[in-house]
Amino acid sequence: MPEPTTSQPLYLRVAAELRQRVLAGLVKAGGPLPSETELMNEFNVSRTTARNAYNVLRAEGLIDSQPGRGVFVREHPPARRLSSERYRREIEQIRRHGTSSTRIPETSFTHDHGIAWEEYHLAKTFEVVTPPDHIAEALKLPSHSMVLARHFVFHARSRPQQISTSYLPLDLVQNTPIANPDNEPWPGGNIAQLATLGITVTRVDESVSSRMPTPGESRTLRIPSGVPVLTISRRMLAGDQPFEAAEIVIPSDRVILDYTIALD
Amino acid sequence: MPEPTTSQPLYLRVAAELRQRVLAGLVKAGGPLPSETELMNEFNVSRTTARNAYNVLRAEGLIDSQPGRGVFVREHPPARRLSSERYRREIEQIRRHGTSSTRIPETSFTHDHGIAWEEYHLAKTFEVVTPPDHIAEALKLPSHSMVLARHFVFHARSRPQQISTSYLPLDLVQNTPIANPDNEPWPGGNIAQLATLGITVTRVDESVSSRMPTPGESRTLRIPSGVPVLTISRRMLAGDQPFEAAEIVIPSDRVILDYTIALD
DNA sequence: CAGTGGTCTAGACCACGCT
DNA sequence: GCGTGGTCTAGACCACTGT
Repeated sequence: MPEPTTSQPLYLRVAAELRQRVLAGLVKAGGPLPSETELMNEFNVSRTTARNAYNVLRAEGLIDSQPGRGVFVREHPPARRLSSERYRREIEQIRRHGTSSTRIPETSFTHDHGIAWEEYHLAKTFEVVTPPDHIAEALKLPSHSMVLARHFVFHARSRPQQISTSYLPLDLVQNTPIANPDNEPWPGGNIAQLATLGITVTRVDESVSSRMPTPGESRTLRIPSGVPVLTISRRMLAGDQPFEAAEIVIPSDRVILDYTIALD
Repeated sequence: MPEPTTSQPLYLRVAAELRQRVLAGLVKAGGPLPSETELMNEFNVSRTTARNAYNVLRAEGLIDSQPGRGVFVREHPPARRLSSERYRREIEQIRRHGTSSTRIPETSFTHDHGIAWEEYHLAKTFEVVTPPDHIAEALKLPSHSMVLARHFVFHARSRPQQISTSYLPLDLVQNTPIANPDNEPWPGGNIAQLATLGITVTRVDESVSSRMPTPGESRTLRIPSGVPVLTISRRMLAGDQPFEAAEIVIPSDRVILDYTIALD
């Protein structure tokens, strides 16, 4: 009841004050914010109100709190850039080296992330399933067709980086090396895999959006609170015929997607 | 103390149960969830714990709560698609109609959103400023150069749809019709504007990421809690020379960005 | 008017990190 | 062992929505 100021709720005014301190640079990135007890004293509020203020800033992705340690300004390590040009590079490598089993030391993933081939590994499970409707549609599959669903979790720099689920028509890949998980990671990536089947990818379509992660995604990607995920629905086509569809989920604090649109 | 189950916090177990009901379709989109009082009775928890459970689901973007009414499953109206092909269409229109003052009834914005020309309007403020560092760099400007900063808020279907700030080198546009806010909205969009200066845009670069909205963005775009924004940094170039840079912010529940990558 | 979510208080126990 | 954030309780007043 002391000062109504703008009649905004108390916890929002506290949050606004702390936000301003962070944005003004009064507290460095990684630096400590007042403990909840200090907040109670400084603003003469209850602990609940102090916590509500911090909850707001947590949801904005501005702060991190560590049990037993304190509350800190979140650091923003430079994001890696994922360029649409990566697909062009894959095509060129295949042209140069062919589709033989020679190890090509680059995939779109390793190149874009500046990660050496040896550095990353992936968790994977393959299964044969009837595809979700939107996948069947994306692949222009006749009804009741089956697909090979390949689930990947990419790790690099000792952190999980992305989840992707790739769908291939079962007719296409059954009894081929592609259907064998032991051949992963496959040098040269998806485009190289399709090349071994005689399919030359001429177009990649990507649809990008964003949302908050599911609890499962938060767990496997170790996403801090207040950080959304980018979702990419990708199709690889030869002419107008799609041969692969994928759903990709990437924490948005780890990546920037670069697209170049040439207007001839 | 009754059942430790998995020793997960109480409010998370309540949240998990409610999440499952929603995902299993037991509660329709837009349908009501138990009131906080009902939650207290059903799970034998305090009101704080009930509210904490709902806070989790709110942060996930799963639910909306309306004061005096109740808690509801969030609806997901179909998102509009923003295609990278829109820039190609602008180029074609300019080729067909020239850069005369004839009203071209299409801009990248109206086309992609399926919104008629008359339906939308924009709030705008123009100002001459020294650009932020990353903008000066994006435009390859010599130091101490000034830019024209144009701030837009696009509205359509009686909802705000996007914020964009466009930067143009002041040398380029000073004393031209482009620097006059009264000429907005400009038929044909940015590419048409640059065409009047004799600049043919040959390439558009877009860098996409995502984050939680700032309080200001939440207010002007009326973004519900648990919904991130997509951020697009755009450059328009002729050859390798950039002529426009823009920062675009779009609520992620209103759009899907489509990119086509042609591999010659 | 009764019921709803939003805000705020005071107090308690816990696991954790640090010294 | 002390301070930290995380969890949980009980209780209160408010503005708002519905009837």
